[in-house]
Amino acid sequence: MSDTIADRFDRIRVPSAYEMVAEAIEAEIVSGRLRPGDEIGTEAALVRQFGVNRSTVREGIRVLEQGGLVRREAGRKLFVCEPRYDALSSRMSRALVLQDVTFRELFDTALILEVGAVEGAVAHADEEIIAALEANQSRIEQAIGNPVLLSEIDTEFHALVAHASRNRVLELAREPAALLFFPSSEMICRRVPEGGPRMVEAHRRIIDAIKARDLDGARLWMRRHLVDWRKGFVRAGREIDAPVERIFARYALSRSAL
Amino acid sequence: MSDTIADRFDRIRVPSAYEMVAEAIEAEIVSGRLRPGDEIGTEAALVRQFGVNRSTVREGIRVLEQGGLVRREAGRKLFVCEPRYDALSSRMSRALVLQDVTFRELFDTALILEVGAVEGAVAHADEEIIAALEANQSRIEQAIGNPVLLSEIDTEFHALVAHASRNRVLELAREPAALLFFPSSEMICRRVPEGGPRMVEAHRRIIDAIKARDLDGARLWMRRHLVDWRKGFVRAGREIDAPVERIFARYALSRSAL
DNA sequence: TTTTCCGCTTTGTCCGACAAACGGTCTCAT
DNA sequence: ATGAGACCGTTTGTCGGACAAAGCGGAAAA
Repeated sequence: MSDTIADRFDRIRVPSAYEMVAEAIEAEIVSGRLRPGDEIGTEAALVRQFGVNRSTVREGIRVLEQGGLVRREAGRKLFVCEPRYDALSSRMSRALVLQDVTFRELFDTALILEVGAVEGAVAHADEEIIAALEANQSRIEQAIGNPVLLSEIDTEFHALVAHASRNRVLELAREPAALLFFPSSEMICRRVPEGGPRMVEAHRRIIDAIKARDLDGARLWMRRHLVDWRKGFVRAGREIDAPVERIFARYALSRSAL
Repeated sequence: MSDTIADRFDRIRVPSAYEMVAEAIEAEIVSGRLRPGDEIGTEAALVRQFGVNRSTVREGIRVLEQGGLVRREAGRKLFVCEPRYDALSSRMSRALVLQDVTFRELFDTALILEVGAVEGAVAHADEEIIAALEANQSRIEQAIGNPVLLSEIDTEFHALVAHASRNRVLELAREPAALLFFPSSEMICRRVPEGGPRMVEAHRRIIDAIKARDLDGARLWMRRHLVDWRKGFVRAGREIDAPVERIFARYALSRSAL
């Protein structure tokens, strides 16, 4: 009857037992009383503690596993995860693909994030990560002509730059986009082979700029590197406003989901 | 014995039945054969189709639910989700908190993302979203002095700006950080009351810049707005290099996780 | 000491069952 | 005819018990 006026109250949700199991364990983890690496008891122990059936416990565990809070070590005991978000990122990527986001959205965002990452790298890169970048560079120089390897090493390069920024929030934020963005560079390398040397040069310049703490140079070359990607994408005959193919998504997912 | 040389092969993972159930349904969704809003059969029907036990089906469903692919409509039938990622974002935020990321990391990333968002908004904002921004503005002007309301409307403002960019990848990328970042502005509003008017002015300038397609102005005022946040944070007596408190995380989580 | 074997534990799966909640239908009074 | 309410089949959430296979640890054998 009162369809015309806005409802004052939300639907009451009675939490089910398996949700409460999951939340109870989650609370222990978030509060820090359970630390990464700690082991959670066996299913039987949880059955005893919570006083519910094992099926119920198991459903709760599935929820936590999927949320990346706990992990099963080789099919055996349950451990609290050291926080990683690979699995979460790939699920994010999947959500993006299901929304039919376009390559343009992907590109625009990657531009923002990768430039931001390289700025952070200029400010915070230490010897160790620079060594890793150099190692990456020497590998990529030998991979010219091999699209699969090239795009793989390029992906690693960008991950390293992000890591060099010493900003884990930024590292996380770029991951879902990166997961969709860089796989398609394999296709580009395959169809636009002359892009390889340009990529290698851009990486070289970016690394040098990071070493020299040259903010403008780093920004410039990262931007140029990504614009090259877009040019290659178009020259490969792809439409920038087309939605990201689900093919790529499956690729990205299968690569990351352990 | 051969502990000294690197293992050539990865561990073989035999997928369990519930995982295969989840993957089979996921494949249907990702491939588009199941579309958002479509309903998946009852548990009994899935039991028939997959030839496994109901417990197994149920565990598979939990995985999908947690991954945001399917949803239970008011405790009843199973539907394919229209892609949303609220739940995923909050899980991302949780991962960040568990890693003890600092407010500085949060701030640096938010600066990059929010400036990027407002650049996109200048380029793509349409009448409708500008109207929404104006509505938000008129509400915030009346909320000065009310920290809870103020930070709530501020959060909405930034979400609107991101939405105005018409870039769903960017919208997604900023969400985990935003979920942690903006709740703490309530604390700031409470302890540094003079920040309220500055916030209202910054929003005003940003909206005007978006309407005037004034890229530099938009960038400038967004940057200023966030730097104000940091100043307020410090003046509230907080340490910018301290890890984000888990208190905030719980807050962010409970707000978003339906 | 190293390898092999054996039994215990734990997980993954199955079966069957029941109460509560829900959806749809049917009846009855207005 | 129409709306309210009772009735009944369906579906979910939970339970108890069961078993095979895989992993683990310790005992026995080389």
